[in-house]
Amino acid sequence: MRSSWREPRTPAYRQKPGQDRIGPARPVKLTNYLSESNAMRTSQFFISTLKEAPSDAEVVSHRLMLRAGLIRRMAGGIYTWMPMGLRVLRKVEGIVREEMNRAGAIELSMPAVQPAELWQESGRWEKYGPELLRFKDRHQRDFVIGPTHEEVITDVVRREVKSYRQLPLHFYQVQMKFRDEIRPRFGVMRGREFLMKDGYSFHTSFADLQREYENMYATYTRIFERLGLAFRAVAADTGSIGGTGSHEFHVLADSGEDALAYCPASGYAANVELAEAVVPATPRPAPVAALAKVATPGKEKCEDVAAFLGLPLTQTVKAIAVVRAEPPQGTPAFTLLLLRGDHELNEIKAQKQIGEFRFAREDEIVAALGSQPGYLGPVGASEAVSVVVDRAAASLGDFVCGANEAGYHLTGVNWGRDLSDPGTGVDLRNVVAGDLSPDGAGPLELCRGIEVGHIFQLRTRYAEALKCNFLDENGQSQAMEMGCYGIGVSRIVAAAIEQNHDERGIIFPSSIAPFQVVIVPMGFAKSDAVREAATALHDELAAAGIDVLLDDRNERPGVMFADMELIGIPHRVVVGDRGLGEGKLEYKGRRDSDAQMVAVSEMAAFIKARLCAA
RNA sequence: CGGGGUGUAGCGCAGCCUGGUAGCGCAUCUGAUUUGGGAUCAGAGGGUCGAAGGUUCGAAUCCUUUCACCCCGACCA
Repeated sequence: MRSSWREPRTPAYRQKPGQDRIGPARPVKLTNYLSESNAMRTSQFFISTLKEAPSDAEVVSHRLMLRAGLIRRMAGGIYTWMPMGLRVLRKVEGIVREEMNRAGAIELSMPAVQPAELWQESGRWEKYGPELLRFKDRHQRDFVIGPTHEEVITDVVRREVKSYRQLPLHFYQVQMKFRDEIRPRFGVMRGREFLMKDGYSFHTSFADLQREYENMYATYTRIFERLGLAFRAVAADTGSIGGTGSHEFHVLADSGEDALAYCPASGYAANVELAEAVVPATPRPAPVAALAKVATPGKEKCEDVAAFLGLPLTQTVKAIAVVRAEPPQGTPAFTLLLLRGDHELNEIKAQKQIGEFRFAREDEIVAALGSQPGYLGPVGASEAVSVVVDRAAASLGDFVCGANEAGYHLTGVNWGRDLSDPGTGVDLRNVVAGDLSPDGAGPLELCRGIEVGHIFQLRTRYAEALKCNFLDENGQSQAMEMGCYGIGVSRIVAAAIEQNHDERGIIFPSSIAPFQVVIVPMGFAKSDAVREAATALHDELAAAGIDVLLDDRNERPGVMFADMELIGIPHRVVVGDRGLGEGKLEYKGRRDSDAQMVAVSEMAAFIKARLCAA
């Protein structure tokens, strides 16, 4: 396959490298991606609501999505998007697409099925675990179903782009991805098949990559604002994808799987996985108490020991026994990680300090320390044990730790006197609320979030592995600088519901609601006046480009109200003979406690004003 | 992967311990009455009890295997 039979074309509107593409770079046609008619009658649509959710649905968004008939499960982590749900998904997708286009990115569509050779070339065939779904075709050739597209896009660009004159470029697609998650759960929130917007940018310099990274940070901010969601951007770990700078965008929700730390004073924000726990401001106190061994029968947890001795939990030190995969030359693999009793180990930070490790088995602990778990400590540990100390633990004086003897702890332990001085220690723990922000501006607070966007500066990692080079002004070959930018489109739908619901059902933000307005007629079949008024309003709103649903099922009122509230349509108009007698219709916003009467002739304008205000 | 749990009608569940050929609510279908917050009455249809094997005169029920789904998994401090 050679595509070099023709010169790669450089569109006239492409800008020179380094030029700022933020803002209205070029005219973009903002297509309505909900190309079906924006207006609909329930009799011509498909509504399938449930009174009771399947018992295996745990989280609110999953239950509501099933009950409202937005999705139906096919297999673990694999769902059908029903017509109502698909409208929501398409709206999210449409906003993402519009903003990506506006930001200067160019849409394409890459294959979901990718040849193994590309993954072998980048080295991820081996590195990516069982999450990567692999299979053979009829010729016994290896393929994968793409969980992401760094390899493919890099392959495309290396074939098409040869000169600095063609850069920068930013390609994106919106596509179903597949990741064989260990434990799919929460419906489409952590599904195996999911819709993702993934974009990849290519640059002649790191500076230009940083410029585009800022552009995407601003674009993502705009996207989540338009989606109408409360969100926060945080500094993030780059994880397996590699690279340097990285930010995650989280929709804030108590049910979120990620813990976030932020400083209200400075705006610092980071995933707890990454947030640095700084060296305590107060220096380590001088030893006062003498080292003593005390009996603590049956007290195996720090909480129990502290309560038993009448000391604060913060005066205790816990020892976590691990075994390193690759200890440095001359260092024992068996390692004690020391943390203050009230702190939690952060495994990612620990891995950065000591490399790959696993938790020690009980027999290994007994062999190394001669003690049962529950009474482990660093004092008097043999030569066969390494000790790594967290900063907070390293700043303690007169602390309590296990005595390496079942039923005993040591009190009045002091660094330097009773065991070797660890200095300031290293960062091993999760930050907690009240910790000093790493920028020193004030105390940190914690919240939970659902990761819906992630931007990375990949640098040249993939370009080098796949030889994606360009010729610079001097005719020199260089690897391209790359950025990568993802948005979990299907997950956003679940996250939006997680953040916006009540006991009656979903409350969709207007921007992504399947329909913005629903007209509920009372006695559609019986009353000519109702039918005519409802139809007229429907037609008027439809002509104005508003997504309007007319519920002409002639169900009982309670059924229609309940269905539309469950589905989460943000604006409702009730048309009934009762109101029509006074020349009025009834309006109620999904979050309103009471309805209000509006003159028939003013209702369309009233709705338009509401939609503009939202 | 380890631990725990659940598979009975479209959905929610009972029956299983103590074997005797399957039941309830919702939903569905028919008819009537109803119609401003998930109607009422009368009737009807629908399940090889996740699958395979075994024990037994007889298995949803007891045994074995298997599959699917759900929950939890540093807490050795």
